[in-house]
Amino acid sequence: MRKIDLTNFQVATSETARDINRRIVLNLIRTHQPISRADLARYSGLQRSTVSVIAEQLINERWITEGANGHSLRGRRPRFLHLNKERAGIIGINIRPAQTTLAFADLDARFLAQESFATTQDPKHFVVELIPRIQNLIRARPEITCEGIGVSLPGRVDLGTKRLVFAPNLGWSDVDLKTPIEKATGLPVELENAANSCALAEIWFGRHAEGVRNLLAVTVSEGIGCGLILNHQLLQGSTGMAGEFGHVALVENGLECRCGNRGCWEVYASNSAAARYYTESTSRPRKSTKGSRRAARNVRFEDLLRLNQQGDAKARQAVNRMAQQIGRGIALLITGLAPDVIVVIGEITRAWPQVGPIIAESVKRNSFTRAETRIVPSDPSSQPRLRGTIALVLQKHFGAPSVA
Amino acid sequence: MRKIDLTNFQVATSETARDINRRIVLNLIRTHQPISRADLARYSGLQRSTVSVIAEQLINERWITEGANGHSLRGRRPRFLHLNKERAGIIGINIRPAQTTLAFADLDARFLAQESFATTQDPKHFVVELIPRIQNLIRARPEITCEGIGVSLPGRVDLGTKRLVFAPNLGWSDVDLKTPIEKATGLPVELENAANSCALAEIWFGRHAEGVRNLLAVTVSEGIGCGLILNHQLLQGSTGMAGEFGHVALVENGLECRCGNRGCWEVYASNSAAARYYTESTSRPRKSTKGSRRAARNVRFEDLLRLNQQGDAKARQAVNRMAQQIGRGIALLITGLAPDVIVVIGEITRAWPQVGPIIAESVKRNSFTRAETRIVPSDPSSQPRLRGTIALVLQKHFGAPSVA
DNA sequence: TGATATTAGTTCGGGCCGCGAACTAAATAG
DNA sequence: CTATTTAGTTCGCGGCCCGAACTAATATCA
Repeated sequence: MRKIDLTNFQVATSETARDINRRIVLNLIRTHQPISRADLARYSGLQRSTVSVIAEQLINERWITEGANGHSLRGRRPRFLHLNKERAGIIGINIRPAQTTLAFADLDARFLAQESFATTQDPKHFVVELIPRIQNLIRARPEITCEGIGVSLPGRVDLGTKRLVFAPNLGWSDVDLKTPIEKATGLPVELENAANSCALAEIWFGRHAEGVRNLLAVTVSEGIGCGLILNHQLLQGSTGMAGEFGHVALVENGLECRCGNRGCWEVYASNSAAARYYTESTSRPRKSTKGSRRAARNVRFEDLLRLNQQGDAKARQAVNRMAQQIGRGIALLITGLAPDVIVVIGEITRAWPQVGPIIAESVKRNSFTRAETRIVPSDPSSQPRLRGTIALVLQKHFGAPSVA
Repeated sequence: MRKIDLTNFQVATSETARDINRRIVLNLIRTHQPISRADLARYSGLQRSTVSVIAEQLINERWITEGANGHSLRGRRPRFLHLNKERAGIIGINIRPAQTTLAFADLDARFLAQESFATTQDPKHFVVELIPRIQNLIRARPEITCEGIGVSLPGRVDLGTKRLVFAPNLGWSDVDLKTPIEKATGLPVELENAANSCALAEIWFGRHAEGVRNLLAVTVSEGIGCGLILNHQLLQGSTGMAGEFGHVALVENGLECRCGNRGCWEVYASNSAAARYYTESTSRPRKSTKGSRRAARNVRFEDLLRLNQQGDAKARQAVNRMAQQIGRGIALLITGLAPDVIVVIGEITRAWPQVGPIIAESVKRNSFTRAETRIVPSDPSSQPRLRGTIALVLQKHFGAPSVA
C-alpha cells in the first residue's frame, strides 16, 4: 500500500474514472490482442456497455482498430479489436560512447527504421549532428505521426532540471540535451539512464511471466549498471542516482575504481575486469596489479569472448572468473531486494550456456534468501537500451494514471 | 510512472473519485489539523462545495470532528476540522525474543495503554498467553472501538499465507499467528517484519521533511534489518523477503554468520559484533577469532554502551568499530538506492553524538554517489517497532487508494 | 451605525461516468 | 424454422465533481 504524497498529488475529477478504465482497457488490448469487447468486459470486470463506450472512444482517437470477426461455438461472432500500432511513432535514441543509434518505432516497439553514427566528443557538435538525423527519420515516415523522443544515456540525469549531470564514459558533464532537441523537433523528449532504460524495456516488452512486480536489469559492459523496477515502478532515487550498485564495494581495500573508491563490484565483474584477468594470466603471470591493469586495455572483450568460444583455456578462465563475480553482486541484489527476475544484459550473455550456471552457483553460495529469483539473459537482438527509450514515451499513454 | 499490473488491478466505479478525494482530504486533515474547509479546498484544489460534502461525510462517519472557530483578519470565521483520534483504536503488538509488548493506540498513534510480558518459547503457548491480554486491553477502553491488530515480528511473513515463515531469534518457524488471533478477537490482523514496521512508523509518524519519497529504516540489534520505503511504498519483494541487507557479504570469506554464509554485514556491525570486538580486545589480546567469538556472549551490549559512556577506551574502540562498519553497509544502501533519508534504529543511537560522525565519515569514504541522503537516528522513545504496527492498520484508511 | 468588502460555507443545476436491465444482432443446434 | 446462445447497443438511474449563485458571518470605514 502506497502513502499519499501530500506535496505532489492529484485529486479525482469526474473524468478520472474514465481515465483509469481507459488505460486498463488499452493495456488489455495491447497484451491480449486481438480481443473482443465481450472478452474485455470479462477480463476487466467492467460492464459490456462501459467497455463499448470506451472502445468507441479509443477507435475515434485511433488508438485501436476494429478488425475481422472472431469465431465462437455458438452465438453472434465477436468483432476483434486491435491496437493501432501506427497510431503514433516514437523516436528512440541510444547514446553510447562509441556510437549512437537512433530508430523510429511503432507502438509495438518494432523498429521501422534505424541508423547509427559515431558519437562525437563534444556534446554541442553531437547535438548538431543528431538533430537533422532525427528530422530525416520523422520525414521518412510521414504516415505515422511522431509522438515523442526517448533517449538512453550512459550517465545520470538530474530529476529536476533534466540535464545530463555526468557521463564518465562519454566525458560529458552538465549537458542539456532535452531543450535543443525539443526546440528543433517540437516533440517532448524523455531522458533516462541506460540501465533504467533496459529495466523499462524488460518490464514493458520482455517475455517474462505475467505479474512480475520486481525486476532488476543488470547491464554488464565496461562498467555495471542496474535498473530497478520495484512495485511495478522504476526507482529513480534522490536526484535520480538510484541503481549505482556497480559501485558498491565488494572487496575491502580492493582495486581502485574510476569512481574514486576501491573494490567496487564493476572493478571485478565488468568486461574490463575479464580483460584484466586475461592479461594478468597471460602476459605477466606474477606482476603487480598496477601494471596488469594498465595492460588490460590491450584485449578487447569481443576478442576475449571469441577466444573463449574457440576453447582458449585462459580466456575461459577469465570469463568464468568474471561470471563468478557477477554472481556475487547478483547475490547481494537478491538478498537485499528479493526481485522476481534479474535480467542480465551485455556481451557476456552470448556465452550464457557457459556463464549462466557459474553465476547461478555463485549466487547460491553467496546469498541468504528464500526468494525465488529467476536470473535470465536478455535477448541481445531485442536491443534493450534502445527499446527502453520507446517504453519511456509509451508510459505516458499506457502507464497507471497518477491518482492521489 | 507505474505500470498497470494486469494480473491484479481494480477498475474505477462511480465511487472511485470520491474514494480518492476522501483519502486526500483525510490525510490533509491528519497532517494540517486544525484546518478549515476553505483551506482544504485551497490545499487540495477541490471545489469548496466538494470539500464540504466530503467533510460532511467524514463527520457522519466520525472520522473528523468540527471544533472551535478559527480567526481571520476579515470575513466570516472558519470552522476548524480535527481528526477524531478516538474514531478507532488499534492494538499494536511487538514481539521480540526476550519480551513482547502490546499497546492500545489511537489514530494519532499515541499509546493509551501498554504492557509487556516475557515471550514464551513455544508459539502455541505464546498465543494462549497473548490472546487474553489483547482482550483485556480492548475491554479496558470500551469507549474506543478497536479496528484492527498490527503485529511486528523478528522474522519473515509469507506474503500469500501470512504465516510466519521463520524467525531465527525466536526459534519459531512456520507459525500461523493471524488465524488464532483473528478468531479470538474478531479483528483483522496484519503481520509485518520488524524492520519493515520501523520503516512504516518513520514514514507515517516520523518527523521528516515533507515529500520524502524514499526512506530506509536500518535496525541494529543482535542482527541488522532493513525496511525499504521506495516511491512512497514498502518494498516486500518476492515472498516478502526484501530487505535482508544485513546478510549481504561485505567481507569475502569473512566470519561465519548464523545464516550459513560468511562475511555478512551484521556479523561486523551488529550489537553482537561490538561485543565481540570488545571481548577480543580485552580478554585475549591475540587469540583465534573462533575462541573470542564464543566469549562474545559474556558482554551485554547494554553494559558495553555504559562502559563507553564512562570513558572506557576499549569499549569506545569497540563501539567506534561497530559504527564504522554500520557506515560501510549504509554506504552500500546509499550507492544502490539513493534514498532521501536513512533512519538508524537500535541501542547504538543512544551514543549518536559519538557514532554519528563516524558513520557519516565511513559512508563518505565508502560511497560513490551524488545523492543527498540524510542519516538520522530514530528517537527511541517513539518505539518505532511498536508504532509501525499502528501504521500497518492505519494504512487501510489513510493509504493511497488501490486503483488500476 | 449602517453600508461595503471580504472570507467561509451551502445549494443546486449541469455534465461525466459506470451500472445493469432491456433490447437488437447474429450465429448454431436440432 | 425455432429455440438457444453469445455479442454488442441503448437508455434510465444514481454517484460524483464543477462552478455559479447564494447565505452567513465578520471587519473596515464613512
